Amino acid sequence: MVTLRIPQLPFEGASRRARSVQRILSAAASMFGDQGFEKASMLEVAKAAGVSKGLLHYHFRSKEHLLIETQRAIFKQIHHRFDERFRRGDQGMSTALDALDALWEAMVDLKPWAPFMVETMSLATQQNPIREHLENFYSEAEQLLEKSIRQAFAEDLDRLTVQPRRLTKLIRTCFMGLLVELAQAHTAEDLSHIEDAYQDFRKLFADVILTPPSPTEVPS
Amino acid sequence: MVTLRIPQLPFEGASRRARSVQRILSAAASMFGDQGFEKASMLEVAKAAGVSKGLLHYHFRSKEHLLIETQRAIFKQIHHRFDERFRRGDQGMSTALDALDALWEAMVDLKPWAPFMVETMSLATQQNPIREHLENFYSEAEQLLEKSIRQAFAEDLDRLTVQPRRLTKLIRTCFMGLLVELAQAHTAEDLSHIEDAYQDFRKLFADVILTPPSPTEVPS
DNA sequence: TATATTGTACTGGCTGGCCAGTTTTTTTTC
DNA sequence: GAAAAAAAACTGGCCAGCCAGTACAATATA
Repeated sequence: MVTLRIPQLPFEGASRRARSVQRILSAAASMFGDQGFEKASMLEVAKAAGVSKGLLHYHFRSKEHLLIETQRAIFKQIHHRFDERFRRGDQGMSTALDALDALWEAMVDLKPWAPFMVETMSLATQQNPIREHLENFYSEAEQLLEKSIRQAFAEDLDRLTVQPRRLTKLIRTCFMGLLVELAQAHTAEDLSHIEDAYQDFRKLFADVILTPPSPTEVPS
Repeated sequence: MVTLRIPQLPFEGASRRARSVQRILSAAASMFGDQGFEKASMLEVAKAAGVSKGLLHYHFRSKEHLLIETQRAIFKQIHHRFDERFRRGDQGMSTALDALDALWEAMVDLKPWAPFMVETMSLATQQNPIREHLENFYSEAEQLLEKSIRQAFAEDLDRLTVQPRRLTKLIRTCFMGLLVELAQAHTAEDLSHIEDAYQDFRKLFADVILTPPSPTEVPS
């Protein structure tokens, strides 16, 4: 029995309802990430949350709704941490790399949820009724990213070798890959390799996206 | 009912046994990719393969073994296509970018299997008995990639700004991301965006990995 | 003839959803 | 400000349905 400690503790002052919902969402993210959505049973999630099975159906219409709400909560967290970190950046730092770092740090902070995120990435590729919801979440995140990029590059739009929309897709793809790697990482060594990969990505972006290199011939 | 047409047709000349196994593996990749491993039933896989349920258990000990063998077959295909394409490259082309292109083309060719690959990526992050097998497959693929990189850069090792081992992890991460995007792509437009992303990655590598740029100060 | 394949029937276990009833909290009433 | 009423939160067990795996007799194929 692996019990993930999720970074967000339920507020002590919150209502009983809010506290229960929080505990259920956290447990669901852990269980769905550990065992997979289908394999994890409502009973197990309930036990992990220290709550009766009936309460799950009281707060969430169905298992699928529980999944959707869990995913929604996590995206909310990512957006929140990104906003917070990037706003701080706004006041002191000026390059778009700060936005990238903000996103990366948010992802590392939320690493315990990475397996769950990968599970939903998989579900989003499959034919099931929740795909639409998941795609909306990804779409919203992408829009937030693009907005931030446009903001960060506001005064450097002409120095961009890749236009914002396309740059957004590129970064999205990078982070999809990093998320998968994060989810698979077991040891501290794995983690440092992933951190290396991120730093390499960062350097690539820094060297090429912002500062167009002198045209070098590359055999096609 | 979506029936994916899998690019590899069973050999007409193959033995009856081989033909059946091939059809089952293809159907399994489709069904597992479409519906997910847990949701897809053995009966459905059998129907999709045009075969009786009993035959599945005749050829494969269990559902999990079927998954492992399906994954093995796909990796074999990727390796095969990569080898084939890269050997061709060996004779005419000389840059490491050809290896990258070879891998990318193999992935695009095998796009119908992308959802299945993402499903297994998810399973590899979860606690289940097949994780070890899946990790071995990824590990083998990574070793093949590293070998190819070392071979391609044999005479340019000093021009590398990122050492082979680390470059391998970087590329692995890129392709993980691209694979996820491929699996989620519905329309031709989606596909062209992903192709764009690949081309951007390619350009980043070409500009920075092979040819060290003049040192540019980037605020940390 | 040995191997491959089908079809049917069966089972043992698991799980999502449901619901009747209990406990806790909030609101109302006097 | 207690008692009463209402509402919200929560519990635990039940059940119908699904599914992997087994068994086996019959049939086809090479």
